[in-house]
Amino acid sequence: MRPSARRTTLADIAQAAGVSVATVSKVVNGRGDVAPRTRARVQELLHHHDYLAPVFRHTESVESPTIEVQFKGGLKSYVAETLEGIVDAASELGASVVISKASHAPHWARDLVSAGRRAVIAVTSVYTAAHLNELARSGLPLVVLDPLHLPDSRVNSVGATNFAGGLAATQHLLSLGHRRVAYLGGPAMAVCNQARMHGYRAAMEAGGAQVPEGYVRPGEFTHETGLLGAAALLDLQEPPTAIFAGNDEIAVGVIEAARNRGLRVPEDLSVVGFDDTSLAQMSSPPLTTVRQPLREMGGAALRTALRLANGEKVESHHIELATELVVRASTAPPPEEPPEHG
Amino acid sequence: MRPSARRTTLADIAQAAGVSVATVSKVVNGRGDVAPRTRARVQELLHHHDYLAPVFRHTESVESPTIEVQFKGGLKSYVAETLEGIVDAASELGASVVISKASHAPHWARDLVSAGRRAVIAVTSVYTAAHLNELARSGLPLVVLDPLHLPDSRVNSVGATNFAGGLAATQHLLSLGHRRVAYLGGPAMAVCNQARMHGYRAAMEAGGAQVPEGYVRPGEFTHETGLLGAAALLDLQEPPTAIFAGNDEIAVGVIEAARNRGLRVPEDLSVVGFDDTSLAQMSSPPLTTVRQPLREMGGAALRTALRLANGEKVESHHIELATELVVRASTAPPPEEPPEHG
DNA sequence: CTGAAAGCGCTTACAG
DNA sequence: CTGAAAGCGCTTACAG
Repeated sequence: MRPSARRTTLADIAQAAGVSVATVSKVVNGRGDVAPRTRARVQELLHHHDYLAPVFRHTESVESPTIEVQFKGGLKSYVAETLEGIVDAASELGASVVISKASHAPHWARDLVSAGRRAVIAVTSVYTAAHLNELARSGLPLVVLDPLHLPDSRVNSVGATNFAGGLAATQHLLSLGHRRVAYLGGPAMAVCNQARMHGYRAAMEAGGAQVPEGYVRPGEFTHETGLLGAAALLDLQEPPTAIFAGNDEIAVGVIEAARNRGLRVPEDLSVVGFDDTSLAQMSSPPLTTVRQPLREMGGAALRTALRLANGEKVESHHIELATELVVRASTAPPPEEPPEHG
Repeated sequence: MRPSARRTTLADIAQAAGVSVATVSKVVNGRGDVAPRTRARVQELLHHHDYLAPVFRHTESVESPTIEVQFKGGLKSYVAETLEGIVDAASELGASVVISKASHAPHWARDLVSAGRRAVIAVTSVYTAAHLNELARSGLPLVVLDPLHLPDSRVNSVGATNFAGGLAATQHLLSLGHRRVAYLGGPAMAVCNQARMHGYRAAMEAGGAQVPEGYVRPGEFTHETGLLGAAALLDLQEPPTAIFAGNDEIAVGVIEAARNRGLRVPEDLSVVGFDDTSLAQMSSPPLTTVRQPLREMGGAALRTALRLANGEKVESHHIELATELVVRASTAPPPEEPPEHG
């Protein structure tokens, strides 16, 4: 950026601030012997002029900016596929990708800047207001993938059309003739889960189907939730003939639970997942699921991060990529005589 | 390293070479107007004194060396878990991890050095002699995880005891009473696959069991190989009562193939996998498999890479971490009356 | 081809 | 708390 402009030097700042170069140097190096007001004025000017200390100039290398991707918990399929999209886009655009587990040690944001990072992409990480403030102070742009909280205009985020996905999954089940459809989801607090669940509710309502007490269960995005949650659902007095699972892992657990009690999928119970990770194709039977374009989402996050790193404005602080229903073999019309009284 | 020593400056080199600082500066910056012999002498001294241009000094930051992890193909569970181990170890030791898809563009090794990388870890990548030469010239240390080729003393590598794992898996099946045990593996050229297969052969021989024609099949490390390979094995005149699969994905495909023809696992067919990725626990039935300590392998690779980056010697250019049989629910004694003539 | 000299961006010990 | 001055590491236009 600013191709022909000379780098800002300490002398420029000194002149603008009406102090000596020495004083500016002290501010830059965090020396103690500077009056607070002088320091504040100089800092303001440094920031305004985009001054960059020599040690960090490599940070500038426009050819290969470095983006840090932070994740929380394990590198599950879902995260891994997103990461692939990030890495592919970075390679195309000549950027480098550093990965780390999210850690919010003191000065973490400043440390990232010193290490030459130009932006942060967070996958499944949680940021508090304090974190966001430290980030803002450090000037590091943040892009959140699949945000856990509702879009805050201070935060740029990339997600998928979870509501539409939940709607499509449920409509698919209704159109097969199911009426007793349950939703077995992830954490109640997670926005993506809420959106999927409300898509489910919207479809049920539009289709004139009841959502009985106990037909909506939150949990974790894990196989275990599928196993346990499905057992609970199938124990209901009026058990569902179809279960829409919050993600593929839950769906595979549901299939396992069904098998454990001698129910066949899809003849006795239909199951729909969410994500379309590699698990969906390896499931037995192969899973009908809502595809999230994880690679594309990763790519979009990387491109947004780079644009922000370049000081460009972004049209919208949140974008959602389209989900798509993928019909495989885990869904079918409900049994003639639905299994009775668990 | 060299804690108290002052950085080498152009002046040091100039004095040692008996030329002016200006001339040394020209050599460093690749200017044309220097006599070849002068240039050579100065370059020699620069190298000998470990001179580092200011632009690349960030490369030095001993506190946070950057290691590049290159992978080939997708970020499958297997690679993702290894990567987790690398990231955890790096975080412990204060190193940064850059990930990228393996690319061998011209000057790739030199470019990595300029970008400040201190070592390369390759996961499932293939290196030719030319690549190794370019690496050696650039001075970048390389650690290969799960090497595809036989250990070459120029290359440092980390693997698992694949032979012992193959032996343990097969002995487990033999001890359950199986005699007709087949091996459905990955690429015939991959060393890890060969080792697993020879472990299988060794156990069969020690147990006095035949390995009939067609009982050893190579393939890919994919679900599809499991599906197709198992179908072929079960079509044999004397089909196996147990299949040892080269990895968990293949094993899940085998279970699917068995189910497709009405065989129950483990009652009619026992299946053992390899890796113990998350897939193994989510499989139905949960998979008996040989655990590779993938996280630990990643950690060992990172530590080796850092030691090499620090110029330390490493005791052995190849280390193998122990595998361990994990018995779950996909193995059982063979049926009384083995399924006849496919 | 070489290097003395001027100059740049920055830091720091020290006088006020 | 401030800044003039000395100094460091490096680069470059130019004289030889």
